[in-house]
Amino acid sequence: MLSSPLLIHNSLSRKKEEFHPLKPPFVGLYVCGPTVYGPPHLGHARSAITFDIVYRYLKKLGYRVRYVRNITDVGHLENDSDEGEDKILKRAKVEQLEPMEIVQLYMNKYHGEMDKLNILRPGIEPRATGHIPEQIKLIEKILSQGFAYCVNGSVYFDVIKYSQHHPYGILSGRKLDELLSGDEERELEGQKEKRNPVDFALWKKANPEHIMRWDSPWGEGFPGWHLECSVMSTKYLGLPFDIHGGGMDLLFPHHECEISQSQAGSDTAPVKYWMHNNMITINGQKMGKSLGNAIGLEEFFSGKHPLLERSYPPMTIRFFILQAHYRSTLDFSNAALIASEKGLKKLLQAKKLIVQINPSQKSTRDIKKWLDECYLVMNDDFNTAQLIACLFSAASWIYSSAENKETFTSADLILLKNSFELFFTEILGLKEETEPTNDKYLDGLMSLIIELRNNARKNKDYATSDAIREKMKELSIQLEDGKEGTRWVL
RNA sequence: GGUCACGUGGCCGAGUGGCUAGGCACGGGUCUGCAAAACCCUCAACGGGGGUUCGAUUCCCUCCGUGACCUCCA
Repeated sequence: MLSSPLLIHNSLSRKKEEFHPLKPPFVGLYVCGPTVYGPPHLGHARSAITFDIVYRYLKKLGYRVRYVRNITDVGHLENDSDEGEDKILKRAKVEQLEPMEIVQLYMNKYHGEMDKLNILRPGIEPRATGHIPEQIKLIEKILSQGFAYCVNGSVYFDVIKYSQHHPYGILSGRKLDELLSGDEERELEGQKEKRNPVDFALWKKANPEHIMRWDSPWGEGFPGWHLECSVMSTKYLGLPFDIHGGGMDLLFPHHECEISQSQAGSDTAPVKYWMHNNMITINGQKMGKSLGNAIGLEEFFSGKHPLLERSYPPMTIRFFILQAHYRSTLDFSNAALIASEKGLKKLLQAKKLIVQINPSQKSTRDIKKWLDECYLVMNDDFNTAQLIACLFSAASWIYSSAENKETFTSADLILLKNSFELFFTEILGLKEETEPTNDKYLDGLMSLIIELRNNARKNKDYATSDAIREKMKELSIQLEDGKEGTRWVL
């Protein structure tokens, strides 16, 4: 099936590279999941959808994919003040809950919203708190290699020492001397303990008020943020593994640190292909909590947010995100979402119409060529935007064939139907918002209503027929009078 | 300040050294009792200024603008 090679943009080389798994047909895919301390927002959706596509497409290409996406359930310190507040603890205080209740609450929410967006769940979803012993083990390994040091019950990674043996900054393109000469004015928590500001924590000593804490050889504390991904990715995927994904904001320092930790601990570059999805902007502006424009997914679905003119169903959000390439920034606006919704509706309708086309002696379009094109654009670094354009041109043929402007042989119709199903439903993961009703009562009632209304139309009693159509519309059932009779759409 | 991206028609968004996606909106038409849907047609772009080239939206330089990251923050 694979007529052209799959190209993946590797952040490491900043180029598109041919994809060759380390151990075909197996592929290891690790994606940085959410820190569960708040409701999931549009940014979470973009990352999850991006790699959902990667997962689905690789599987369709015949690879056996082990997909791991972590849940970060350790709080990690935030803000630059001396106290350094822990996100999850902070939230726990606000909501008067146990930290683990916070974690569970938002993890459940995350799963719920991702399900609505038709995002396949990963094969393994490891949590940081479930891998403390493994993290301690890696710290010990790094310490024994001499790339880390202990201070007052905390352990820091020695970036300077590391850079003397391995190149530091290969992923983010950062140069150590530039980092060193940067911003000296910052007074960060724990900075005094570090030998150098560029060093990062592998293990942090827990203050007395810190609730999430574990025993370690260095005293009670909690693991540094970057460590969990190093540990959990390689535990389940081996070292090295094929693809590591995440948002672009994680490129530095998070992923850079992951590389350093693996190199320091095992002298191995952990990942063959690094993939990063771009960010979302809202009305041209960065989306961020501090700006008050981080719209939660729940708010999209309900429409309850000052920036939203109305509600948007999950499939509209999904389609909207897929209409842009994952490495481009995507600008959200009400107008853009409404446009997406209409476009999606058109494709859904086209998909349903395929079976109604009568076969002809010959085809006016080359379906095989079209199918190749679908693969070609997806093979070009998962270009879902172009794939959708391909689907739209097929949709246009489908609509035209209803007016006999295009014709297809029965073989081509089957190919078209199966291909549309494959790319639209299985690879892009798009579907009808409400499942098609297999409700015989509803079907029966609707045909009765349509019959009655058409009788009224025959008698030119348009007052009645229009009233029925109005009432149906209020129930969000749309009646459309076509040449072949009246059809109804939910 | 440093590093790296980006700037495409009314809006969103692909892509390319010459043949310039797609969606939505707008306008005109066909169909229809009317609507809706659909179809056809039209409209329209590559931030400014230089350069390379037979030719640049696509390559280089510069300016302007926007964004991301810069150590615990998806």
